[in-house]
Amino acid sequence: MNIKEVAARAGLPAKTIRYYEDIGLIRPKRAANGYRSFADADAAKLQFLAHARGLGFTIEECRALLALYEDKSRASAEVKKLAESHLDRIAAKIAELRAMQATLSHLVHACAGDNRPDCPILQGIAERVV
Amino acid sequence: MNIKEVAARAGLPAKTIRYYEDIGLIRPKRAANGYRSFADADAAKLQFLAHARGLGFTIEECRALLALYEDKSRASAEVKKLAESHLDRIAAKIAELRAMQATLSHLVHACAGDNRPDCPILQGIAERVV
DNA sequence: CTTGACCTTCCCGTCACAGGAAGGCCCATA
DNA sequence: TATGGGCCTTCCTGTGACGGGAAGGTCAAG
Repeated sequence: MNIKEVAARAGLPAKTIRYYEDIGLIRPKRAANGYRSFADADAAKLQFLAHARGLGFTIEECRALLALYEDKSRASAEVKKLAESHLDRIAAKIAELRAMQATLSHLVHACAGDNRPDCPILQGIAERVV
Repeated sequence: MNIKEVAARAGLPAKTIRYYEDIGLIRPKRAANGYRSFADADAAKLQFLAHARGLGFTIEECRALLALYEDKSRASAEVKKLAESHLDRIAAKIAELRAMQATLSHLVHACAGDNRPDCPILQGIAERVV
């Protein structure tokens, strides 16, 4: 199948698929006219990649996961390690965002939001990060 | 003061401060030898920027906030609008991360993590995003 | 035969800097 | 006075994961 069809199947933009080929994540065959010709196995890989990216794994982690997925003799321990360290990253990012959220919503609540020129938000940013 | 001192005061790398000058966020004077010469007002702006960035505002939002901060006749309503839309973004990002977290921790929980080759994590990624 | 949809490669832009090279400046010490 | 080390400058490249768009080839329908 051509790139548009596999893109629709995997739920990825064609640009992204070309990029994945560029960086060696997939290696679709070429038709005589130079068009990429995707096999079902390529479509499956792309779906795998789309899902892994959707879970927030980096491209390099996706590369590793894909290799483990392709490798029938891999140990699941390695996969779990990858997933757990990613979970740690997610938790850290959430904590960071929640801290921002707490500070900022505190400032927003203190702000009348009218036409007066004194603004607790700007003051808060200028003076400290609460 | 020179760049190193203002960097220490604002808690920003010197590289970042040069970048902020490049994109027009600050305009420090120059000494005769070509060195940047930061006034206290510059240091205050840089602190403001450091705090705003720390709260997750983009550079362009910081530019707008800084302009509002400098403008004595601004209305706080505009500031509040900016802050609230940023809060929305934060909340959306948190929700996205929590969804990833839920799916991934579910998969990790289902994975024995031993040496057996069948891995629910890889299966989960391959088949669907739960 | 033309039209329009599809495909290709190539290059630049994104965001917010970080790293590093090459070279100039300043101050203290020998 | 020489020199060493730390500070400063500009300029260029790289990051991650693509997106936009130009220039041009290909294919199927009418």
